[in-house]
Amino acid sequence: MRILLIEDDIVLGTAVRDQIAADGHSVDWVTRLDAAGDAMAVAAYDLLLLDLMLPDGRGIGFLKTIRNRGDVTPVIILTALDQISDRIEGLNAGADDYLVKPFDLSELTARIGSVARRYSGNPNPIITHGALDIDLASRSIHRNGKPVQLTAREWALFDAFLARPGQLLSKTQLEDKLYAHGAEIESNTIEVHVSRLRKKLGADVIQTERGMGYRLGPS
Amino acid sequence: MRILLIEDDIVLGTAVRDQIAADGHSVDWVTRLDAAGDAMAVAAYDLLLLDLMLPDGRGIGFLKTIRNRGDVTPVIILTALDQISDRIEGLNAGADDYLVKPFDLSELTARIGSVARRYSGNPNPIITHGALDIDLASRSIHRNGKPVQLTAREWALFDAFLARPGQLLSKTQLEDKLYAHGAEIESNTIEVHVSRLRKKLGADVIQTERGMGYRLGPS
DNA sequence: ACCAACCTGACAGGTTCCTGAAGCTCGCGG
DNA sequence: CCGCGAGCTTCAGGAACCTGTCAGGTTGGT
Repeated sequence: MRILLIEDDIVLGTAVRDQIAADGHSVDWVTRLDAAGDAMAVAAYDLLLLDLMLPDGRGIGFLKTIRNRGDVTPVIILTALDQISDRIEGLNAGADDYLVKPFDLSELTARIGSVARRYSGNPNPIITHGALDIDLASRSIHRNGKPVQLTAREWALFDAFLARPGQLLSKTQLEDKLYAHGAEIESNTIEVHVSRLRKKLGADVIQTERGMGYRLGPS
Repeated sequence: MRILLIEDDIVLGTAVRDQIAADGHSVDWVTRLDAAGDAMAVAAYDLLLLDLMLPDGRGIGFLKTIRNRGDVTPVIILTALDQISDRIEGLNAGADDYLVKPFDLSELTARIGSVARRYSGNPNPIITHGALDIDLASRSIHRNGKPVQLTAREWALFDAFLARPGQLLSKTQLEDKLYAHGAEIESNTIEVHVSRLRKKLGADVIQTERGMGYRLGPS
């Protein structure tokens, strides 16, 4: 499951991110609302964990915005005890659940699991894309029935495409997704990884849009 | 046999867990229904022990839910004497047996054995995986016909793989499974145990996905 | 034809993993 | 009370593999 964590507290954020990862989900962590917007433009998430007190704006407004846009991604609000009114407002604004800080990490796991179950019909969905059978949960891919091994980076990249099938993704967007902000890249790394993906998955899996970026090819 | 215990009373839960473990089964113990759902999503169980009075909902509803889902895992209900009506409702909802609190632990052992026997066509189901014959009930493994001895940790680890064949499991996930939360590990213990498992069971039994984790290899 | 953008084989440095061996804990028997 | 052994964890050196970089070739647009 793909989860976007929006939380500016480094300590809490780290703990939450590690817990989610330990549960076997993939996490992107941002500390600002504008970064959250960017992330959501690049990848589709199955769940948002939204802190209501952030440096660059009120989380409630952000939530209302994405709901107005027609986005129905499940949202769990993280809120402090003295923000009960916010919490109610949050549920009204379209949140699915809330957690009061400080919360137990197992509590978090439980809520995530519950939301996940509510929104995913079958437990192990297999995506078929052309000659590829992709099982996101177990992280395995078969090409014409034969298993294909992807490395961690290759998965991260392919995952970005799968999250937005058919959508054009610029190299900058992909870099942001692969390299947790700060570690800057100064070469054609994305091109190289795309090349490696094509070699493993087939040349037509990822299409080049000259000067603009890449997109997942049609199945 | 893998058993999931759903019980919020710490004293009773501890006693039951220890008894089951003493009987040679592996137990996971949760105190809430949503945690139970999560556990069942992560691992397959051979038996559920379900307390009907839990903090986050009625056990009956939970039971009905998993039955509606088509799950036929045997369920034994744990109920207090003054909840006879619940008990009847429970059997109607798809429970296989019940125990009235307070119950004798030997009684528990007997019921577990009975349910287990009733539901496993053959008394000792043997899983065949490549050159391995695995008898979960008696915790014995034969490799090419020759018996192989596993230590406690090795069993726990191998069990984690057997519960989710083919699924990628991160080292963190495996640590969480082997070391009841809290006892943190700070070294390459998992790697070492994987190494020992491979030596005993064959090099191809567990596959490494560099940077991501391990998975049970194909048979 | 020219130029920019892109592709891809090769390679080196770094990370991750493997594994033998040493240290540790705990229970048991003497 | 001490020694012993089995199993578990830690450590360390080396092997295996990943991945960012580069360079030379290819493609596509104008």
